[in-house]
Amino acid sequence: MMAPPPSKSSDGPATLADVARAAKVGESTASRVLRNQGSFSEDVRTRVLSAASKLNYVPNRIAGTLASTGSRLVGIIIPAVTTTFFPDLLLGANSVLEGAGFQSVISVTEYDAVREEKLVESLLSWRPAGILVTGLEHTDRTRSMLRASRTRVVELGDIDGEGIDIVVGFSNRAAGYAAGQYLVKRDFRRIGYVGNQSTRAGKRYQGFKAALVDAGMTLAAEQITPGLASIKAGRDGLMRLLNREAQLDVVYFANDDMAIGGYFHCLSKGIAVPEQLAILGHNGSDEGQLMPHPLSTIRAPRLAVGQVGAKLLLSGGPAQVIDLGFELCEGMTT
Amino acid sequence: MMAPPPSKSSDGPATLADVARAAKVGESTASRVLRNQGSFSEDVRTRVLSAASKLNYVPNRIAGTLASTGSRLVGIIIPAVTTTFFPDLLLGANSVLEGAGFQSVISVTEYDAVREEKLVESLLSWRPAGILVTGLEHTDRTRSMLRASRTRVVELGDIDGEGIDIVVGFSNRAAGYAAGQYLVKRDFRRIGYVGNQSTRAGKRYQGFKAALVDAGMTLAAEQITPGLASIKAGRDGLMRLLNREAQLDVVYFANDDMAIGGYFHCLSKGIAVPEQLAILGHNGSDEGQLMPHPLSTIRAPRLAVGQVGAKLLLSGGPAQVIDLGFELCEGMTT
DNA sequence: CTGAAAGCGCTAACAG
DNA sequence: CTGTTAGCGCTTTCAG
Repeated sequence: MMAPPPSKSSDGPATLADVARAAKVGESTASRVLRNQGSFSEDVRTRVLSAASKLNYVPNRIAGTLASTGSRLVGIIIPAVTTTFFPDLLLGANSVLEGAGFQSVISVTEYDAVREEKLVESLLSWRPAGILVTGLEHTDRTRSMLRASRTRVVELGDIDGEGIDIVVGFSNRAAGYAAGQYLVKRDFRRIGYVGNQSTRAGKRYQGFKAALVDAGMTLAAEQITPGLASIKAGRDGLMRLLNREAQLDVVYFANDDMAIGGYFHCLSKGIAVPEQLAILGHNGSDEGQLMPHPLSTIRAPRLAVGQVGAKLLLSGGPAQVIDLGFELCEGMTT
Repeated sequence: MMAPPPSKSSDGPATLADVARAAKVGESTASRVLRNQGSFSEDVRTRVLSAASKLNYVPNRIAGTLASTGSRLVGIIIPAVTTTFFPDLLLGANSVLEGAGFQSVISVTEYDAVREEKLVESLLSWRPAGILVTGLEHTDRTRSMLRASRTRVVELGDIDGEGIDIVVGFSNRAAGYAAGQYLVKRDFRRIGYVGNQSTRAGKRYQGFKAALVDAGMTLAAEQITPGLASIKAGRDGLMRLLNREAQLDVVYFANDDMAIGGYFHCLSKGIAVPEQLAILGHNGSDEGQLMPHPLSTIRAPRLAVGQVGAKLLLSGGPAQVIDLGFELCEGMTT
């Protein structure tokens, strides 16, 4: 069943002028009705509305935004969509934004700062109401574009560094330190680390090592895998680590995805967890908690980071840094 | 370090007129240089470019798009970002779109058709070059808006039904049928099913049952969980199923996430996989292949679906249905 | 309560 | 090679 051809000359979608003509009112009147702003008679209202729906009118926000001042778009830039952490950031931010009548435009950098720069430029060209980015590390040009744009910027997930405008997250360094302290307190002696090259994971790694050093200990072995943090990376990483250094009591992983991979490796090789080898993750992912041995981990307030970030973006408050903290969750893998 | 105040009257970001003035050329000349289109002298080129960078000029694509014809935006609408299937669709589509100079606007419906309708309307108001949606099930209004918009529409991931324009995916019904045939051939006798309420999973379920019936068999027990397909849903689902019906040889899960949950349940309860209970998933997720027992599953061409969908969207071909098929992958859980 | 007119910032003909 | 002139479709004064 085809829609009946609209009774207008041009071919494209119906415009406000078409609606106004069909409703026999002026353009500005039609505009007022459609936006439900200003005043108009009930009669006019129904005429405009029915004309609009008959013509299948969809307002052209390109034109609307250009004519008025700002858009109701918010850009969200995350490194990846497959690592537990970021989808939750998204979810949190999205729910707040949507509730406030904003539309979010999501883009993925794949951990590439140059691609991030391009995405920021591209987003900025749509004159968004604000931009949410992940982390504090950006190219200089990214930073200066963001500054010059005068749009609100929120950096999510990390507070160890210099922010541009609003920063919401937690200290990765402190989280790593807490992980180290915990393992020391639990009397693990031969401690290993498996991580990847992520900047934020690197900060946890630094904190972790510092905690050991402060306790007069040192890391027995470490394995940094290239590429993304994934189950595969964790599984491979642990395998390599144990090949080099079999006498470990516990391994700290850069995140839960990798820790799950490590756990899988142990299951495959018949290594008893936690008796023979204990495992500590980072993030508090749902998956980790559903394994036969719920994963010991450091829970990051992922949803809250997204929510608070979005709220602050919209609220128009001053530049600030919000530390949402983290929480050690003892599971059954330590 | 603050950027020096641009030497112009207005407060907002620099406009093309500002750049043109600073470079002492006409607006259209500046425009040509910036878009690297048409011809201009080398001297003018450098003047415009340096003026632009000095002013931190970011083109206003709102205005640009309004003035020219179409935007280079493509809307992508997926149900969720946490279920293995969709991120890969995204990745595939994104890579193609980005390569072709298009910017994708991603939105998430959370499996809510009404929300999808709102998102489609919202996207359409930005006059995108095209829209990629997931599946064939939409509200009537969604469908008619999409039709009326005359933008290219691609429906991804399912071909069992009526499409709007271009359809790229595979037959979920056939995949379910293949799963059933496989289990019959392998001589499993007491067959169970654990699924959720997703439409596409429902189609697989129908095909699965049909295969059993065609072989003169019937499903011994089934468990449909409410909500999303997740590890938790699979774990809980299998637990419930086995509580009711302990004598099963094999369970087919609606997807790999759920199957992983089922596998975890078996590990926890000391149920030997596949000796005591075999497990079959659907999707061919990476995680499933990394478990101690690589998951038997039906691999869907997720990335390819996204890529082909995006390519077809841009290529301007006719409305069509592309079946990318699927592939049975025997792991160690059957 | 309503409509006419003037842009928003840019691109796309067209003349020079 | 370059500048001038119209709009794109809408919102926003500002008079009726």
